[in-house]
Amino acid sequence: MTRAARPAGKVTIAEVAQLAGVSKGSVSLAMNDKPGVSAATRKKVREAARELGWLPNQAARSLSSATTQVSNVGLVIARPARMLGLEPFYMEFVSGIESVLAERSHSLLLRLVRDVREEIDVLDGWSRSKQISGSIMVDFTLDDPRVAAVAALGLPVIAVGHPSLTGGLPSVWTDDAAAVTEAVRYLAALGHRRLARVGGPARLGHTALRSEAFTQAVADLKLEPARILTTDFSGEQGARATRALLSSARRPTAILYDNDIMAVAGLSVATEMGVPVPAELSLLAWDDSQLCRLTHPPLSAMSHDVFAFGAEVTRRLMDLVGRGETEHGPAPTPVLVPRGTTARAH
Amino acid sequence: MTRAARPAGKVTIAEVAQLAGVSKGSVSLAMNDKPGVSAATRKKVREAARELGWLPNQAARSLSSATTQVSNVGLVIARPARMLGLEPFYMEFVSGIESVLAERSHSLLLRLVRDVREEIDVLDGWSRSKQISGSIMVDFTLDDPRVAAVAALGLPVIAVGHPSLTGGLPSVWTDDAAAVTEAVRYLAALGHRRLARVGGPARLGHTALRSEAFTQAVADLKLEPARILTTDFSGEQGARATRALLSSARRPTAILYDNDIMAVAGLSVATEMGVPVPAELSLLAWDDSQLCRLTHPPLSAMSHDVFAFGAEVTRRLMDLVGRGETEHGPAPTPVLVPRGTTARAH
DNA sequence: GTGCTGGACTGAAACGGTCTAGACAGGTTC
DNA sequence: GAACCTGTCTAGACCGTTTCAGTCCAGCAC
Repeated sequence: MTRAARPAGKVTIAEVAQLAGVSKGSVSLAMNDKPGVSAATRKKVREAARELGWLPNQAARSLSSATTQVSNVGLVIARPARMLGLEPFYMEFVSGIESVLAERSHSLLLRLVRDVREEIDVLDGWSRSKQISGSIMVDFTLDDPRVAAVAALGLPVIAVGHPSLTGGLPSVWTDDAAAVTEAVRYLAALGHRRLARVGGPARLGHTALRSEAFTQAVADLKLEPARILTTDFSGEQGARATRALLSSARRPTAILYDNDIMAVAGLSVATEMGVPVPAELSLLAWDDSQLCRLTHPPLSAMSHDVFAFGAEVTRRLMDLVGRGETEHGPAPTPVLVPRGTTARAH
Repeated sequence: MTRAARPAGKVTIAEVAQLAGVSKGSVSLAMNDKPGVSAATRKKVREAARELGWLPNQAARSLSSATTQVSNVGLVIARPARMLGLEPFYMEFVSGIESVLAERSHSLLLRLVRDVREEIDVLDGWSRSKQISGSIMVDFTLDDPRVAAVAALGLPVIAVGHPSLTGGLPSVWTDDAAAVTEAVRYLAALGHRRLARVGGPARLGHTALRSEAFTQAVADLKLEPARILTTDFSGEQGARATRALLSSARRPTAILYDNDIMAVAGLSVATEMGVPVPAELSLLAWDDSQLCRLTHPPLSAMSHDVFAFGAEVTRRLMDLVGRGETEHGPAPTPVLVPRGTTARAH
């Protein structure tokens, strides 16, 4: 271990300067690869620094030069902690983020909060205390107050959400409307006339967008008016919604879910209620995490490489932080992957 | 929004002092709730600060007083990013961590690395740059180099792992040996004589501990010698291991898995190979995430509240950081939850 | 020799807080 | 009235960097 040699106490630039026989200024120049020192001096300084195990004090550094060089990226999620572990989307999203951060020696500063107000405070704090160089924002609502707040902070941010929601922030999004439309068309092509959708919380912008596209597609294809239930994305509420749909008078023959976990729960409910899938009921999940391949029958899904999505979002954030700009555009649209839970309507 | 009023530029303590008509020192005293200022002055200062939207510069603060008040906790995981999203354990563990951190306004600094060397460097950097007040360490190996490294850093750390692995660091662990023994006894009581186990990577300490306990229990009960296969915890390798076991000459009648994802994959393999579960094969998962309740039949598992475990680990870390000490002891032992994949041997 | 140039290096001024020693006012105690 | 508190407040040192205005000096042109 090289680190065994390092003295315990804290070394300052002055000591390095003394050992190298130069001034503090020269040490700073030498260590930061700036011009103004000869190669010989640079070498001498380097050696002194290594010998003393000196690493610059981050606080002092960022105090004197406003240009703090932090290598953290923020992510604030306003959902209950319990949900994070259950919702495969976030895990894969975070994994994708980490995959890009890791190769650039960056870390993710992750925080769960109760509401948007708290989220703004957290971002404010992180930004002021220079703990992050940028942040990823998710779960946009209509007229999201974070847009203005973050603009005022001057913090580089990539918004995950449709531009109609993210108010001019550089954004990455998936074309949910197109995906929903594809799903509805597919189900209609299979002969389904009575669809339903189990969606996320109504306050979320992308839920609204999907709902709108769903209703529109159903109307365009002249299917029966479709029910849309909203949930908190949890398996429990997905199960409850499914139970409600299946026990209603005119039960749907196909259900589109807004995430995997609810689709899986829905499949269980159907089985437990004796509704054969896919013979009498088609189910279509969203996101297509590994879960979808684990059930019996395996879930058909709107497939979406969430890991790659997280990676792409992060790549753009790094772009924004590094070059000051990045492209602004959609990620690949989720694509329908038929598996065992969708079939012709009987 | 209250924050709309805040001027864009950065406000310093001097401006607050001027507006309040006092000295910098008084502002510092007043804002930090320290004695030495009258109530009237304190109020005046508070108002001036609010009016200017002043928040102390963290860098300056931690430069002058060595006692930086950071509210981040570190977690470094030396596994590939892909795995993080797939392995329910980590997600639930992280959720549990966040649940405790959130209520104390702390954040999690998360980093994925390739190996232990890199992990040590990351902890070193975080510690020096005062980015975290403590860290959680996982995945201990025999003679883990992190133990010495972290001791040298003087960083408060909670180790997740059996004390035989964590070399004196304050630790939290589950009694895996007891749990494995319970699992083996249960399967033996069901009449199974030929067991197998699909475990994690051999280098991990807790895999070794479980393997040892497994072999011991099998021997104690005079069952047939049992095969143990090691994997990387992924579903693919779990499937492959199961396939190998089921296609071997004398195939086991019961398999114990080291996590959920492999058990789920194993169940799929059994179904696809036409081996009825649980009629001819009993499967027992580990961790018992939500996954286990989603399969058909639902997986029997060594159940372990990973969320609560993560929360407990974090609570102890906060203890350690705050009070300088914490208890050192085991978390609840995983408990066997029989569901649909275990039955009497035929 | 003088005057210039430019590269290497230095010294000291920021940066924005905290903290300490001491000033000052007003009250108590002898 | 002097001595001594005690509570409030201030001036200024200090934390460890970066940065910038200079100094110094070798080299070169004239």
